[in-house]
Amino acid sequence: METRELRYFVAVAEELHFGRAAQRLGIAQPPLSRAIQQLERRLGAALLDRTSRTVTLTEAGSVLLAEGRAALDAVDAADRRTRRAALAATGRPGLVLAAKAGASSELLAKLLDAYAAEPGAVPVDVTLCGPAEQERLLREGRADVALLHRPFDSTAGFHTAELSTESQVVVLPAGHPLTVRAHVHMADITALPGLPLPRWPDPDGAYPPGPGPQVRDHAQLLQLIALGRACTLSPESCRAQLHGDLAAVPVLDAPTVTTVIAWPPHSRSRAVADLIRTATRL
Amino acid sequence: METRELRYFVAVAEELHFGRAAQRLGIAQPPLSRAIQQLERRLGAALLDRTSRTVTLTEAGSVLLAEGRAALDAVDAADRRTRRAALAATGRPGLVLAAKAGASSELLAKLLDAYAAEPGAVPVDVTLCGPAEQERLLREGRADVALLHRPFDSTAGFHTAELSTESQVVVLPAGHPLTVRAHVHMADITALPGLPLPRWPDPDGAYPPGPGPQVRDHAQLLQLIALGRACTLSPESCRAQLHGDLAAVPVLDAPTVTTVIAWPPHSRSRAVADLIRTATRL
DNA sequence: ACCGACGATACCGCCCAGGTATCGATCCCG
DNA sequence: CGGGATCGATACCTGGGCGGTATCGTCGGT
Repeated sequence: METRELRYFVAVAEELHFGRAAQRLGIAQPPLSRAIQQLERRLGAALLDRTSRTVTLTEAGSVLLAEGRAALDAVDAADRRTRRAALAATGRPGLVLAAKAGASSELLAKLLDAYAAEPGAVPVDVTLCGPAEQERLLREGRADVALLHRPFDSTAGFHTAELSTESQVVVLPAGHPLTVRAHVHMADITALPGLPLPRWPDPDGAYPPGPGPQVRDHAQLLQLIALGRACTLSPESCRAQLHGDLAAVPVLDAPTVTTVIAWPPHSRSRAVADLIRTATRL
Repeated sequence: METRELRYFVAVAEELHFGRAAQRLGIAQPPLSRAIQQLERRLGAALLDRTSRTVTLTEAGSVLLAEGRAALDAVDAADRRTRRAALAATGRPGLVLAAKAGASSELLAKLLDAYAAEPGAVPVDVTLCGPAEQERLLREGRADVALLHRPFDSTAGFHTAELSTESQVVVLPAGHPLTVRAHVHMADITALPGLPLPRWPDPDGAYPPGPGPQVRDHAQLLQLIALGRACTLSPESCRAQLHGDLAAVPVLDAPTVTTVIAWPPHSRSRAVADLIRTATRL
């Protein structure tokens, strides 16, 4: 199976429309039809049910869509990492580390300092990104290593090492009645009148339905909380970043958050190994 | 990057010889040389250092070898799983479960029974395989789900759920002096005179150097132990399979073994989900 | 019943993968 | 030190397959 065929199939499976898929791929529709037919013949499996009006995925088609996306990701990652390795041999760019913006910043700072002090350390580019985006960056080969937060981020497909665990606090507007409490429980905050939990975008950029304001980043969320329009659960360490009009109260029965450092399996690179060793020794 | 190019590069990188690689690929040498050159040009990176006598990998080349193998595995897995999904839609074969031969057999039996009793259960093919082989089967798409044993098997790249943990025992010939002890420590068995720990083959089939007999499967190992030529650490549950001329003694400070059920991420299949749910409820 | 939308088919041209022949460089051996 | 052997690169040719245009067959909608 060639990656070209896979890309073609994924495009059609996503669009469920040969014409649009062909347009997206920058080719004409007939070659696309033929390529899919050939792929089906070679696999000995019908991937799409097509009438002259609609295209739908068969069971085998959905399997190939999921598996094919993963395979294409792996191929693209191989491409990018190879290019980066070639650059690293000649020029500047060292490691790329992906971290969620506004999370674990002290840990991140300590890690970068400690690694920079190592003999043979290479420059580290830090890519701050939105929630759950690190996973994609790592999978696609745009980053060499990432800081993830269990149980929020999925660590499937990566090697990981635990760095720290912390409990969670609820972040509230300063002066909110609950802020006088020494601690609260989940039940106290799930149904706070007028202070819903926010909605984060899906990996594909869409927002889940439900109440609560839509937010894209931490700064936006903190501002909403300060305005008294939301509250949120956050790892304890976020307290360092709260300013005057926000308050945090420990939530006793919230799940603890584990910060892990994750990297793709197959890392032959000494730099990645050094960084991870440094991280686990912190 | 096309899979054809990747396969070509991996062949050359493994053989470090264009002629042999071309032979292995079933093509002539000149097209292979050209394909590699074109790949290097497109990546903008030298992958191989070649004199007219020797071929060696560059830094970028080793990265592409590791990443490319993984990517090719992913593509092949997509191929196999799609074919299997197509068959499943029409004919017999249901799920394929990979398990280490001779390990966790009671747990496996319980799992299969419990799953078979579920509504909508499909037939399960059990593939018994050598140590550490389940990982490969799962990665290559030859199996849908596997039973792995931490910390021996790597679970990188898979989703996992813990099924059970057990402590380890040392398996000795019946009548060995140590068998009268209620328990032993690691120090007691690492240097047993005349009873070395066996050597298992690497994933590539080679044996690590060192003392100890080379073994390929459990039956062979148990026979060697009965003959007084080896001893081994094993999860407690192996006791059920020991016959008269073998004895087991708990090892207090051996690492505990966790049996986990593992499956590839992206499993859209209801059958896999059902099996896993059944397993975690055991 | 006609028109429009959409996927399939027919046919054509060109690019590129693969083959053969050969070259150039390097190592080995006498 | 020179000749042969080994091995990768180059030159040149051929054919298959990919992509393009034109068109058909089949549905739905009005």
